Amino acid sequence: MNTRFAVATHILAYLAHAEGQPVSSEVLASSAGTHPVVVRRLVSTLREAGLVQSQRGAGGGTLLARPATDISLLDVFRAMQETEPDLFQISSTNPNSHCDLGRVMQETLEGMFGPAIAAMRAALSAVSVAQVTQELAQRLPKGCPGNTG
Amino acid sequence: MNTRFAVATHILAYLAHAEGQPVSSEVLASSAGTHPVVVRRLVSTLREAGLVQSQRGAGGGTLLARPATDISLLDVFRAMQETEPDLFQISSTNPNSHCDLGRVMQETLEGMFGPAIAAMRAALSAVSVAQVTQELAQRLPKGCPGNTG
DNA sequence: TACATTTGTAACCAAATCTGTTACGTATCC
DNA sequence: GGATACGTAACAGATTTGGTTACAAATGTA
Repeated sequence: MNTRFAVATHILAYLAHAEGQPVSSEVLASSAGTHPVVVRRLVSTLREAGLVQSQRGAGGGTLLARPATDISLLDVFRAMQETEPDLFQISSTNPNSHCDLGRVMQETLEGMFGPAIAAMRAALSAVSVAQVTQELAQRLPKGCPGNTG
Repeated sequence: MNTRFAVATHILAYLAHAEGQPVSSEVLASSAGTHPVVVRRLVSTLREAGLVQSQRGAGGGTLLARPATDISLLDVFRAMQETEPDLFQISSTNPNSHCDLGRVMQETLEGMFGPAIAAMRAALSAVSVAQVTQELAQRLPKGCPGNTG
């Protein structure tokens, strides 16, 4: 039950839409359907990755650290993965070390799963947060708060 | 902490190597470094997916239900995913339903993540269990139990 | 038939993880 | 100085995960 990638993308899409205006963790939490502290934790991770920056104090909040067109979903995925185990958890298994079978099996599996992960990353790198925001705007009914088009 | 995909692939690679001889859950567990019941649970899932079949009783065990060349890593991945949440857990989030933003956001994220998942699946479908076994055999030092090459 | 072997599955446990929540120090704006 | 808002630690409840025990059912063999 790990929703961090989805929520982080949600947050970034929201920030992209806000266009330079700092957004408070409370507003972001309300939009993402979670708790402000959860947002601040995620934002903290995104900040370490250099994707956002925050301003403390009254009128403060979080904003994108660079143009939304320069932030790919792969950037978000990488940032989230910093605090998470590998996708397929090969290294967490404990195969029998008989005749080095264990190490060999792990290496082999990594070699076999590697291209799949690489393919996924390539696809993620092809999508920017700006595209997410754009797609979102197109799907939103006119008259909704924040819909410019 | 989900090692099922890796362990399941390990099991199938082992079965492919056994070539029609039933392998007991105890042997499989020993090789994969886990408990026989854990293996039986995984095998149960693989059996429902039609990838393996089992024989009860003395001399029994598990064997592949079809040639290893006809079992792709995508088949394994799919079988495991049956009992697991989606990779990116979009549907587990609870975005604010203001102006249908919640639903729209979920749809948008699914649309954005979809190609990445599809790319990963495509890469997984290109690898068969037979290839894993072959790669394994090549990496194993000669003289190891079960190494034919 | 009796027995050993092996699967299938339920039940339970400890550890880890995840999300939410409270609390509080710190920074910033007015 | 006060209100606002972040940063982070700490904790709790729910869920997941993997391991383990237990036992019924099936199957091969003496």
